[in-house]
Amino acid sequence: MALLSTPSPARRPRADAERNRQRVVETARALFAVRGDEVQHAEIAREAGVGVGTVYRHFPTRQSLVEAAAEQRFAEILAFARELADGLASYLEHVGEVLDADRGLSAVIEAARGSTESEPRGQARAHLEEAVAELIARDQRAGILSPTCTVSDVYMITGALSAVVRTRSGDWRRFLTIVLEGLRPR
Amino acid sequence: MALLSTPSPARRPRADAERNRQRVVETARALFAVRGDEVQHAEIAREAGVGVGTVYRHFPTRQSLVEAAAEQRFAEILAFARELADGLASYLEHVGEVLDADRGLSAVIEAARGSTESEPRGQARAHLEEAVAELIARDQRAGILSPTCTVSDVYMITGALSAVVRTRSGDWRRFLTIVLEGLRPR
DNA sequence: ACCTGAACACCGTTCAAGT
DNA sequence: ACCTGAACACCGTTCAAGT
Repeated sequence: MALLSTPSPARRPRADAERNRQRVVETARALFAVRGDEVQHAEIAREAGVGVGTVYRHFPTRQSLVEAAAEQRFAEILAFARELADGLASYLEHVGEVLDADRGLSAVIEAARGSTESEPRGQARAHLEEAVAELIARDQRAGILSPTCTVSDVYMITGALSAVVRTRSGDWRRFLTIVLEGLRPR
Repeated sequence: MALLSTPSPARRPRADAERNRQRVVETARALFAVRGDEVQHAEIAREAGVGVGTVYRHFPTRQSLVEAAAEQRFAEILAFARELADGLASYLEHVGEVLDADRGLSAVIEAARGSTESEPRGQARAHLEEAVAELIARDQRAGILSPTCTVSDVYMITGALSAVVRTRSGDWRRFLTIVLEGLRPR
């Protein structure tokens, strides 16, 4: 049976295909950062030096292209969570800064979210969960974070923070102040 | 000079025009509630029993149509804030319930926001500011709300709440719990 | 095996003709 | 003065032909 269909057993892609894929993601990320959701596929293709068809070959849906661009941001946040964050407060502040620095991408992510239901599920995102759980546990042991605080809470707050950064960019630190106050032990 | 251009000194519209306008807004609101941002102008026109051109005559941009639909929701929230809310907590809980009950409209509002910058500025929205200020002052006098809490804070929180309801519908009460805890006096 | 880009489809918007 | 809806424009997506 298996001999017949050969359902693509994860062969390595051709070198030029991989190169094209990279160029498309990087180009998209750069354009999203500057002009947000108004950048169109034709422009990404032109700027990346490939045909539109190539963009669609690698990313059959806009959602998948957006996720690939977002994955890089998750990876950066993950690195911070593991190496530099000295607690939940500093972690969330860093997330706020990253979101604030690239609001174009946030807008694109939000726009792409509407159509499909699924949350983005990349490599970095999966590992982030562990890192955040570690930060929470550490603060709780130190007695500076409520024992009721969960990873789910932090994800929820991150989503809310993203909305605040997008709509009231100047106020996101105030928002974090309130939320962190609400998460203190009592 | 003024004799020449007659810049439409707010004459009353023709009866059928006003009726059409009403029908379009109501139809749009009903369709948005069910299918969110995917409903298209042609469908709204058909369902309302008018031509597409009529939709565009009354609402030159999608944003303006969305605002008209949203205004009704603001009016409802305003009425609650004035008559039924017995404090900020009960007000925000009601907002959460309203947002949760009509997530379709929230999605449409969010989608329309991307293109233009301006916040919606209808009648109800303007009056809401006073009503919220009153709720805040009352709670502060009662000593159950931090003196640092402002109307701006509440608007910010409402925006965040809207995002939480949209993306993690089951968790919005937990979100409010945290935020309200963070707004207690100390 | 992958790439290209012209062709197609879809949908938002306009505007000439009608009442 | 307002309405209608066919025509137009724009842009996302596909796919036949090419390397």
